[in-house]
Amino acid sequence: MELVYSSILPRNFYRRDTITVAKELLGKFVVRVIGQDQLIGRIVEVEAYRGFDDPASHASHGMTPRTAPMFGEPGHAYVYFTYGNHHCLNVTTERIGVAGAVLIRALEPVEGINIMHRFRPHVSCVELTNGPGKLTKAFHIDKSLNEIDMTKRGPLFLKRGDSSEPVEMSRSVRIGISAGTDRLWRFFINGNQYVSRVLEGSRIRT
DNA sequence: GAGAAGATCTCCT
DNA sequence: GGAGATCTTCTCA
Repeated sequence: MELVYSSILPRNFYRRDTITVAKELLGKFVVRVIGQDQLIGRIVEVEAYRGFDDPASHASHGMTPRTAPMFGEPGHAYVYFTYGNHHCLNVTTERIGVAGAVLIRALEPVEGINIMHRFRPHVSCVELTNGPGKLTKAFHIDKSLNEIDMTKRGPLFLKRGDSSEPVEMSRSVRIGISAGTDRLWRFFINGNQYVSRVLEGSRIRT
């Protein structure tokens, strides 16, 4: 467990350009601690959302009670409820006062898969976390975790991977938005079966 | 206070 | 592939 905590992503990781953070989050690990249990998933798909310059972002109209975390300290969780059914998990980026967040859209289950199945019974392993609403359900993430500091040990945080191997990724337009569709701010790991949807994109190598 | 929209998922055809 | 579920948030009067 100590090794897990020592590799938690620090505040400085998030206090950068949102697009850069989004790309570098691929291959990192989400850790959810529930009592004595630990759920871990590898990030395979993300989307970047910014502020006034991004019409698809909740923060495009400025700060509201809901979007306040996007303008706050980087490295915090921004969890919101949508379509009357689903929660979505974001991590805040940029410096204080500048809106930015990265939506975590899909994970590859690594540890605690049996517990994820408890929260999402009757689905295959691939279906557990291959979508923003699915992964929050499998990881038991809801608004009670909104604004939680993800740079400290707690119920939810992100950590580095064990290897520093380059990740081969692609980019595409973001999914489910009606504005800002000219921006290729969705990033996903090439060929990963846990990516939520396959869209035409361009390949990048880091 | 009312109405509309929404970063989704699942079931049914 | 299409439509319904379901409720929070925001805008406008």
